[in-house]
Amino acid sequence: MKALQRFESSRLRMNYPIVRFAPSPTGYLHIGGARTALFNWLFAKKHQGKFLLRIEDTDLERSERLYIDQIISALDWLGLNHDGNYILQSNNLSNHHAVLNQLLNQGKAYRCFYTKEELDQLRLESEKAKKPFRVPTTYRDISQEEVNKHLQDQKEFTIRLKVPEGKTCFEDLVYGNITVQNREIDDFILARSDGSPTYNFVVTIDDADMKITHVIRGDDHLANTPKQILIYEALDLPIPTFAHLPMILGSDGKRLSKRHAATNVQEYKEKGYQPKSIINYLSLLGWNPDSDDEIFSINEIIEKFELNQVQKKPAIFDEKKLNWISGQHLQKSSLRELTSAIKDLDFTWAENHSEGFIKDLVLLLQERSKNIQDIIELGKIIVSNPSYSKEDLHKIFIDNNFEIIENFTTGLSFDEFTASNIEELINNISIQNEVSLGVVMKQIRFAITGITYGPSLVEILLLLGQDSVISRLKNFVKQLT
RNA sequence: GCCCCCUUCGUCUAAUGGUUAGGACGUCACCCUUUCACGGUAACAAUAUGGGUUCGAAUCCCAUAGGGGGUACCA
Repeated sequence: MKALQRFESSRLRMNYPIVRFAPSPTGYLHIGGARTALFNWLFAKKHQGKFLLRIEDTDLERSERLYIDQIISALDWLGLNHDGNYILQSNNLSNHHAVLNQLLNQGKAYRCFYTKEELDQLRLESEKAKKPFRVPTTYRDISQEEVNKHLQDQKEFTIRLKVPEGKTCFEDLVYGNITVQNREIDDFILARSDGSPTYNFVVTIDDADMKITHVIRGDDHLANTPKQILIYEALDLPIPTFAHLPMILGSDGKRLSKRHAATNVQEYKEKGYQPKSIINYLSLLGWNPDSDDEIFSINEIIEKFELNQVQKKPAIFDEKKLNWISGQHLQKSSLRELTSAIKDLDFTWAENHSEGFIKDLVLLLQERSKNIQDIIELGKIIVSNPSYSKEDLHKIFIDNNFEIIENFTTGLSFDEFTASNIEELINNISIQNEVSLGVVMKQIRFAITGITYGPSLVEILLLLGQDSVISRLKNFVKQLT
């Protein structure tokens, strides 16, 4: 009967899923958190549901306002907007206590008067005897008089759930059917001796409060789920559907942590990745789009997204593939997108140049860039006065002979500074000096920009314009002779 | 220790019991090219191990190994 009710209510709710992302503000938003948020968001979008944000700030020692702002701005940057205002877990504290009392009154939870020290001692003894340790249920069914007596003695107590006999099953959307025997679960603590509620309890109450229909979170919570289900059952609350996502690991196969290259979403913004690239890459970590294509717009991902195609095993974060995806998206980006992204990141270098010039420059650099920062770096080099590394200089001008550059400089003084004129000049110099076209171009490129790579030489020359090109060439020769 | 979960190229992943185990990133070679990148073509590369079941196993079952999580008055 209960199962049927659960089935009916979950069917009803399925029409309008409500999901949440529940970070604790003890640090910035990292890649793993972003992935969890993303999958929740995708699921909500896919089913026209709601995506809520709950800040789990009950650990007052470690929670900081700064991190709340950072997390929200990182989510915002990624485009993972939440519905409504975000919810502070700490605001729900009085409710937590009310529910605690309710459970106590209904006899579904009880006061346990063991101290931590006593339990530690018992645990130690079991370990020595090589017996599995279970918290003794000594106080589970004592009479009200005994309870009152302990209370009068001012004995400290925790509140524990009376875990019933039987087993707890649920169907995880990713992991499938999971069954745990209740005897494997201790009467776990709902409230500490200082009265503060524990994580498993608070999460459950808040999720129920927010009418969450689908709990989508990291698989580090998989083992907590049966406990939470027991709380739902004790309170006769509808049980949400669960979906646990495998972890994201660093390149060494270990859980992502601060030791790893870049774990902060903010860092990827600063490195010049576009949000759509991060989202595309993250969506592919642990999820199979059922397609040979891998480059998707956000809308395409929403359309294709299915939780049942999420992988069970953890995935390693691979920056190389991210770079490739980023490059693919960059090629598809419009000039307008690119310029606005550049302006967000770093535009100081471009401010003294005309809009048209910057447009042409960006267009020129787009093709060979993986992310926005690549454009900026190359742009800076082309825009600023070149500096020459000795090493490269000797490689390119083997015998310190600058004849080609001098010839080119004088040859450039024609009336029409066009591609065909420049090409003809380069050709002539190549023939006259009996040097290959490649060598001529390399020398000119280096003299003009100070680098040995980058866009087509003629394009750079045209972009910079006749005057600027000639003065750079003259400076080059002046500096070195 | 006990409980739950996981295991296909270096990495992300395909393969309703029958495929030369496929694709992508990366790597390498070649082509294109003034350079770098893009693009194109090929190559290298995987079913953790051992037993079953079956005509036939990456796929089902059982062990073993390895990894993750829980077993906390952490979250």
